[in-house]
Amino acid sequence: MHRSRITMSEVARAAGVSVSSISNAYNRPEKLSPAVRNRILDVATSLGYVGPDPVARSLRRRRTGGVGVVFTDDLEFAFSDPASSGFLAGVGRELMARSNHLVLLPTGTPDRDRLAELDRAAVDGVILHSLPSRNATLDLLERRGAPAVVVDQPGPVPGLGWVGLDEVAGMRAVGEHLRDLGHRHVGVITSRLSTRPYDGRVGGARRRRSVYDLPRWRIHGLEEGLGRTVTVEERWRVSEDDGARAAAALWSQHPRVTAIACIADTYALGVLRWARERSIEVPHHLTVTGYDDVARAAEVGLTTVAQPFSEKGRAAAGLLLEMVDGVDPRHVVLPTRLHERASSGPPLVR
Amino acid sequence: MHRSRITMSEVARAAGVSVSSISNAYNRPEKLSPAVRNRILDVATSLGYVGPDPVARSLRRRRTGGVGVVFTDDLEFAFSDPASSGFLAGVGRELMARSNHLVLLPTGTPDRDRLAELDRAAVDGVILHSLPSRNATLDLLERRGAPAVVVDQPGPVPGLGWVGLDEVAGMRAVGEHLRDLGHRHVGVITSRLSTRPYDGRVGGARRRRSVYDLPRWRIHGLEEGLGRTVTVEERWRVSEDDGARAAAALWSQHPRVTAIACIADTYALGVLRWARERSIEVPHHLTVTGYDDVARAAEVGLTTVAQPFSEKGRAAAGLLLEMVDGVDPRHVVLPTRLHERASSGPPLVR
DNA sequence: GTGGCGTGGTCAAACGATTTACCAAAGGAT
DNA sequence: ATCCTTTGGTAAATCGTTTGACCACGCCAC
Repeated sequence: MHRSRITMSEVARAAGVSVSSISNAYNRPEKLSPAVRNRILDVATSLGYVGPDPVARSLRRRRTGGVGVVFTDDLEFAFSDPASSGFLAGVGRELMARSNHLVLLPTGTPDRDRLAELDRAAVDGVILHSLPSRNATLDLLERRGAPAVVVDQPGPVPGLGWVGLDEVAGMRAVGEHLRDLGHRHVGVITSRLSTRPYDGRVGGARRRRSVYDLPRWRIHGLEEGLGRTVTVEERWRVSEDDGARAAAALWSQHPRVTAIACIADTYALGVLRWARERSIEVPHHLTVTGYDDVARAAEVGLTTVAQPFSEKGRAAAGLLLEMVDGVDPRHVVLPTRLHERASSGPPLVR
Repeated sequence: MHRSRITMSEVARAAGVSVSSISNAYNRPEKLSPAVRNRILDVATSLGYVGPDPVARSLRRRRTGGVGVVFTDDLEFAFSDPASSGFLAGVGRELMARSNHLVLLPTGTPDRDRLAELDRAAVDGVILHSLPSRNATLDLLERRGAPAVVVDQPGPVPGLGWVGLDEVAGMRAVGEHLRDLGHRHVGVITSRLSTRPYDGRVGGARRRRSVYDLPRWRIHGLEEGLGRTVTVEERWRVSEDDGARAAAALWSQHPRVTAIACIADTYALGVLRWARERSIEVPHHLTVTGYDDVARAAEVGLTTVAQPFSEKGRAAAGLLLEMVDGVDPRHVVLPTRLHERASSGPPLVR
């Protein structure tokens, strides 16, 4: 804690040695005779000195021991959402294991502000999580040359650390699963693809302009998995946070749909609830799949793709710490796994 | 971000002014003529100077703008548990609103280590959350005189900020509710009361020695609410994280119980699941109550007590920032509210 | 007795900013 | 012309450490 009223030189005076020796007592025990070191430590505690001031030390060493994490999403969400909180926990765990600490950076929505806060924070590097892509922040960051790791971004950014999942492969597995089950009309529920709110059908043009890549990648993978060998008549997206409402819309407008693939479990859970209320049997009348494998997914038997949340965090933290130590930026790709559960099955033959 | 290679004096040289003026340009615009200030800012950006180094600034100003939060529980839990994450979010929100940032402090279990980490962190003060009571940390902290706020601790600690809920009143409301419904045999499921693992019946002696106060307070409130006018034959506690298992044990050993009051929603949800599996009708055969009002409680109609998680965080952060500014430590008590829902009803008459 | 080599410490220069005086120049009032 | 104020800016001390260079001393070998 800052504010330690008493300083090294006071301890030095009291112990009758030089400041350097105090410093050595704390930082390089081998440079001091045990006798002197013990005396110093005794004097220190008797004076109530708790050790070198962290700020001064950081200044001198040019190393703070802190890593910043920047979120675009609001904090409430960041902590409660399993994906996000799992990630954070992973970051935290890795950092603490290496005796660094985690700093939560204020997140102003406009890019400029966010970067400003980043410059005001005493950290050795930052981890950027779930940013919109095509992002000014990234460019600026890159130009600056400070250690930074991005997570869940499109392809590796030169000069920055990168950790991502094989999202395409993960969702491809879902697609293949659905195809193999025999589904021919699949609906998709996705989070918003652009920064502007928009509900309803998502055309190709809109999709290509998407600035949020996570959804884009997943949908891409899904379509790959569904494949050409199967004739897929329509693919739909509804950008709506409430899975239930989205499902209702999809269902009423596209009665031929036999499976709904959701880009995240949250939506899928909403769909399941809606189905239950409407007495639509899952998977008999409708197959539902999710993505993320949140805790609740297992409870309700949702077929979904698991991503290793906290592993992702660990990896990001590890990478960043590496970079702080001067290692060149690397990138890491983590695998995902499809959990087939009770919410998916073959479509009704008609 | 630390590491900005270029410094104030370089900007000063380039702009042909003194370092002080650079500082003024950033910190006290009114002390500079607009002309000079703009020139400085221009030169700065053209040089790639991103503003005063946070660490150096902290050293000089004796203020870091960071607030440490210490958790005893493991991070995974800290982020995912709604109570905990809500609290964190509240803290974060308040801090950011006042342009401070949140630092997660590593949490070594032994008290000495924890405090050590605290001394190594560059923060203006700390918030301590859900500590075991009778805690050496508190004494040390108090002695030290650094700004600190404790949350969910027993009565106010002199010299420290304090924010708590009226836990007793909250659980008293549950007790009264159960009493008014006519229950006479109530079971209680609580988290562990001591640091040593122990499952089973919890006697008065063990309870009084409890080092975790939250459970203790709540149980106390519950018993107050149940009151003397009602003859309560037995009160039980099972210290077991799995509500379902706890309920099963309670139920088999105490068939006369008509209501189970849980110290936290987590347990109550487990009990409900167990009841469903065993076809025990709630609230017909069994009344179940929780505490915390997590999101899922509303979904399943669990009668519970809501505590204002994020308000708690806000209050803690606010208090701490106050103290950093030199205000004397205060304490804040936040109210709770009973939500009566479908999981509680009158007992079966026999 | 001289050269070489640890041991155990000290010196003093950074690290990069903030801030309290202090000062020069320019008006303004008398 | 003199004195008093602003206005705009600078000098220099300070914040509390870390660290590379340096030094005194004793010891050993030759």
